[in-house]
Amino acid sequence: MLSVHAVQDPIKHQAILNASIEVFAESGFGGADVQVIADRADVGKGTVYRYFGNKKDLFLATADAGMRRLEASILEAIEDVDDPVDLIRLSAKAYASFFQRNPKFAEILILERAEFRGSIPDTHLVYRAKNRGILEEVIKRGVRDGLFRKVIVREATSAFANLLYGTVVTGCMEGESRRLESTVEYAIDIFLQGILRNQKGEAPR
Amino acid sequence: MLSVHAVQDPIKHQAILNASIEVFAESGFGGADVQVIADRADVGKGTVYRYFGNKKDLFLATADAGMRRLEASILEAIEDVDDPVDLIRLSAKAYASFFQRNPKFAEILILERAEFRGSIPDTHLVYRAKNRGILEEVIKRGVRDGLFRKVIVREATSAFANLLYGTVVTGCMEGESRRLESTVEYAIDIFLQGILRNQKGEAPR
Amino acid sequence: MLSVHAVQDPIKHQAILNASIEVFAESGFGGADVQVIADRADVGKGTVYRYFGNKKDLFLATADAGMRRLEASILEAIEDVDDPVDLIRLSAKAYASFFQRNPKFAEILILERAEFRGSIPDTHLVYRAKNRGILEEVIKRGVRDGLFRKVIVREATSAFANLLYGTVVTGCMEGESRRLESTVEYAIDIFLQGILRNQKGEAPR
Amino acid sequence: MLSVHAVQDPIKHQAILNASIEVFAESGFGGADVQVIADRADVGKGTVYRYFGNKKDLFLATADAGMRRLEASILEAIEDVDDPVDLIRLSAKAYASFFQRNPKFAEILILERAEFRGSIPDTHLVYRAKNRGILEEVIKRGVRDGLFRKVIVREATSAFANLLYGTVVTGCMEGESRRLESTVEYAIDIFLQGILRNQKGEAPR
DNA sequence: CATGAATGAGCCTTCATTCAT
DNA sequence: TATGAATGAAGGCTCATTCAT
Repeated sequence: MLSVHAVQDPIKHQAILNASIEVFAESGFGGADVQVIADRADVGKGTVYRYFGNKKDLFLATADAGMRRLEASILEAIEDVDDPVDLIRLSAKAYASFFQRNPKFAEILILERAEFRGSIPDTHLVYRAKNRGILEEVIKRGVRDGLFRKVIVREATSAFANLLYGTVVTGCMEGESRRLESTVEYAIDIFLQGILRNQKGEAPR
Repeated sequence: MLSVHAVQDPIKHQAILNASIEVFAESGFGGADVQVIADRADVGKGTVYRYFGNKKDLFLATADAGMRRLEASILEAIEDVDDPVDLIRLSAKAYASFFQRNPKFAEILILERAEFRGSIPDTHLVYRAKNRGILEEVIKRGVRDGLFRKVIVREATSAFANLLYGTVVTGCMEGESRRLESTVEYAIDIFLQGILRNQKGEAPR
Repeated sequence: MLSVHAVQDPIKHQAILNASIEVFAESGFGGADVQVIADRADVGKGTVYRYFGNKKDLFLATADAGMRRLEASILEAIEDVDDPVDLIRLSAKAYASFFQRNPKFAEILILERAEFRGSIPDTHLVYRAKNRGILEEVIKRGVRDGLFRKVIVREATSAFANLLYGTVVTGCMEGESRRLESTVEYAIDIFLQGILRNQKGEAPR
Repeated sequence: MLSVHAVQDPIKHQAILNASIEVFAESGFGGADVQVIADRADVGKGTVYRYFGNKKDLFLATADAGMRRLEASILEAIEDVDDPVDLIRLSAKAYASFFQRNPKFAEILILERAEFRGSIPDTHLVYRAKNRGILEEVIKRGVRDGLFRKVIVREATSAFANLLYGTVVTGCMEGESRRLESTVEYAIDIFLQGILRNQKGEAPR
């Protein structure tokens, strides 16, 4: 668990996390001032430190919270879905939709990568590893069923994840996040055409 | 031009840039100490400011230099190449190869995105826009020649760029940059299968 | 009385004082954390403030308690003793023995001198003044009886007190408190030889 | 050497040390504000850190400087002196005179003992060890010459040092330092009478 | 031009103290 | 009465930037 500091008041805990997302996303890690976070969360600066220990752990907890929400969003979107193509398409769509609705989290995502590259159990990587397993199963099944080509599952999974990640990181700049969902959809169409055994039609969409 | 400051000594100018790449890549933007950069470049701290104005501009110039080298690498790789598929494949390979050989630049790339998201004419975006034009021409020609499906050129280009970008950013962590080239190759195979009119074979590679 | 705050529970009061000795002796006044004292005393932080008002007063009360114990130790040791030489020797021995058994108090002693030099009715000085009177009487008597030289009583008393104080403060470092008693004994032998009218023997001890 | 930080300007170096003596003596270690020291030295706060690294090292350097001056004072006073009794008397007098003229240093002395008890190569102890050797030689010679009793040299030296230390620490409070010299003189008379083979007269002074 | 000593704004973090429960 | 969560003033330290030499 990231938060070894006991949580006394879940309301305050959440208020601080919400303020953190805002401030870190706006100012970056180095540029963020813990005092500003405290002010926006309407708590004393000491309280921020009581709950999260230090600036770095606060940031990591913020990223962690974002990843949890993302994961929940995706899992909810693919609940009861069984078809591999639908699974891929819907999870990608949920991924894009999440960051389109929460562009601040895309900033957190990139900041974590930039500030703590590998030096620390990268929250995003932890979640990626976990969800990657699910995706690999889906692709493996698609290949087994003759739906997909005999792709190298691990490589195809990486391509999928990197495509989504690159699109979000690139697309969430300058408030361009509005088109994120459709950009991802088109990219995933190409990806699917790339691994499907029988091409479905002329051109995507 | 980014460096409005007159360059007196190209040797020193380059030494500072080289030191910058190292230090920024190692420590991030906020964590980098201009004194350390000056020391590694074997010049006085004042000289760094003489040549680059301030820390931010130094960073931007560093990123700019990286982009120039990347661009040169790619252009060299596709010189005299005419076939759209080859053009796509070889430019992707050159892109991956560059970051595999210069993983520090991948850090610079991500730092620029993280620290200066949109607030500043993003060097990377400038180059991307420029090279995107070239790529769009290639895809447009592939479509016209019946080699590719009737994809939406702009979307396909984005997918290609985001796929490369995501792979590099993700792949250059933890010293995993070794496999970067092959990961990109596989991903581009899927991408190509995704836009080719006639699938070339069973599975990529 | 130092503690104007009414004492509700003598057990807690004492527990806090005991914890204070430990923590102040270990960490100094500035370095001590009231929370740590509360934890060691097994009471809430608020209770510490209830009983002692503030950190400074807590420290002063701690020093006060030490002085009381020291005084009791010495008075007990010289009870029923009448000979001036024995009185001097035994009180010095009791002084040394007390700090050898309670080296933490030597730290408190030095901290009080260091942190509150004169700004505050120095507990140690209060006790010193009181006990100094007793000692002056003893020396005055020794002089009157022809046992001691015609020393200036006030100066001799000061020399005695400063000798003891200096030895304890110097000797309680580095866990060297073990030899404290014998060091004081030897020093007092020299002191006694210095004020005795007729030297008793060749060399002390 | 304590000061690993290169000294660029001896004037500033000294100005900071002078300000340090004042501020530490007035406010204690924890109570001292480096900004105040910088202000009194008429330099920027950063300059203080440039020259002394951190607050603790600044304090230690301050104590070190005091010890050097004390040592120089004493050595100057006993230059060309040969008689053991004179050596003892004059060095004690110089010791007292130094602290009477520089009562702030007495505060530094006690602060060092209080804050850094043994945790750090105590500057005072280092000097004491060095000068103790000289004193031991003097007493040894006095004993050999039949001038002093057959005292245990080490114990007598400790008694002497502790007597001086205790007197200074006790006597420099509340601006009582005026009487320091005479108090020490009287105490040393008793000490000398205590170790002399043949008592010189009735009573000291 | 080049330098690096000097500066001080800025920010993280601690902890004495308070007060609602 | 006892508690300990909350607070924010205070201060150590860093480092981008400047400017006298």
